[in-house]
Amino acid sequence: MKPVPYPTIQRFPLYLEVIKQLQIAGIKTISATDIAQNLGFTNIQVRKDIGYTGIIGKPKIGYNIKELEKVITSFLGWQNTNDAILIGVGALGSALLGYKGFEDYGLNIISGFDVNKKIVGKKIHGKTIMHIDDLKSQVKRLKVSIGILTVNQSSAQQVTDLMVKAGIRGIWNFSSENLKVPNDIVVQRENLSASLALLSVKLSHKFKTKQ
Amino acid sequence: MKPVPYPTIQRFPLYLEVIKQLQIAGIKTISATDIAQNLGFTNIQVRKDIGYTGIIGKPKIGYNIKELEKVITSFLGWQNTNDAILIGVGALGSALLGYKGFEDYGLNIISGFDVNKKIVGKKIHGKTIMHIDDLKSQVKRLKVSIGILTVNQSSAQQVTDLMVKAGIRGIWNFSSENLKVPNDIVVQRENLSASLALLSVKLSHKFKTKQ
DNA sequence: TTATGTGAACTAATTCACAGCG
DNA sequence: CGCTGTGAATTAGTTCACATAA
Repeated sequence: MKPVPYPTIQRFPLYLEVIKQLQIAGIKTISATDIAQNLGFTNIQVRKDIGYTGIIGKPKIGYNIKELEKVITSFLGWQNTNDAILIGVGALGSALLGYKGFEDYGLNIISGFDVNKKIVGKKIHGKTIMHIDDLKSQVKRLKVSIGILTVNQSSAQQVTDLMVKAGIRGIWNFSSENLKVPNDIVVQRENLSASLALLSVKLSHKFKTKQ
Repeated sequence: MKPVPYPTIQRFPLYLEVIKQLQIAGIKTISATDIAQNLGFTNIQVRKDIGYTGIIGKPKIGYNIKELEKVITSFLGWQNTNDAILIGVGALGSALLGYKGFEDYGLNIISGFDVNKKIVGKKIHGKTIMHIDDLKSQVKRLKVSIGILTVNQSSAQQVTDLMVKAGIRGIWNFSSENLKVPNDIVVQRENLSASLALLSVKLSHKFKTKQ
């Protein structure tokens, strides 16, 4: 099987959103053109992306929408809910704890961790906040493999080491620290400044439109 | 002048962060290798990226750190603070209002807008929340050109139309709606699900490491 | 005709290779 | 040497072109 390009993987969640919207509208089949128009992409790109999932569409008709949703969801590993914990319950962390959208991505944040005694033991957006000293025991107990890191840069590496020791295998890093982890741990950096940079540069007319 | 690749633009903020850290440590010159090691990139990539700014480095020594900061900052248009407003003061919107990191990106969120009467008139993280009916007059008065959109998908297009009418030129879109705007308006979509998708797929072993 | 599916052509981005300088 | 600067080679991703099917 050919390797799936990273940009394709990143577009899949957008396709899922369109699929969900159209499903709500009662639509049963969907073409690459439908998705493309909805998102402002070309139909060729969408078609090629969908091709990587191996789904077979019907010429003139398109894809069975239910089936397409299934193959993309399962490609992303979102068919079952993945439990996650979040470390660093500041402004951003609290927001993510309350963010409903993650359900669509198969992500379920079970609880938050922090060192701040004012919030430990409380609930934020319905999620219990525990002390970071309990991280290891809770990760073991809850069998969580994903950690969302929303501490500030200065404690990011230290907290990461704790997460790794606790058995976390994937880290979604919202801090700006370049985390050092063992080879078998996956880190995904979320870089808000990257898209702000694009917006700024586009606004300054240095570029044509697109992307 | 050659066009600067988008990925390069997206890496620039990361370089700036390393530069700032090393400046605090009192360092006066910095090489592409220094930055690369700090971020886990190759020195060739960093060197090529820096090359796009036109800065002249000294072989064996590297770049003057102050000067490098300046050329990257100015390339991104971050040398002066850009004022922005934020629309949709829910969980995510509130978090962004309180997010200190934006200062480094030359972004200053002046105020928030919402329709919720419970918060209109109040201050959140020191920023006044106004009613969306006042959007147009405030945008004119404050001469803001950037709008941060953190409403939910169902109202995203409607609010966008209001922003465009009010004179906003660049929209940072945190909703999952594909916004329709006139040609001269720049929209940058922030897609959290994209990096979660990468994390998920990497975790499911479908891929080797990297990126 | 309208859609899929796919090899081929093209474009973008990364990485290599090496000249030149302190 | 260690580092910059840059054209060339390579790899990755997108877009084209067209065969095929309902």
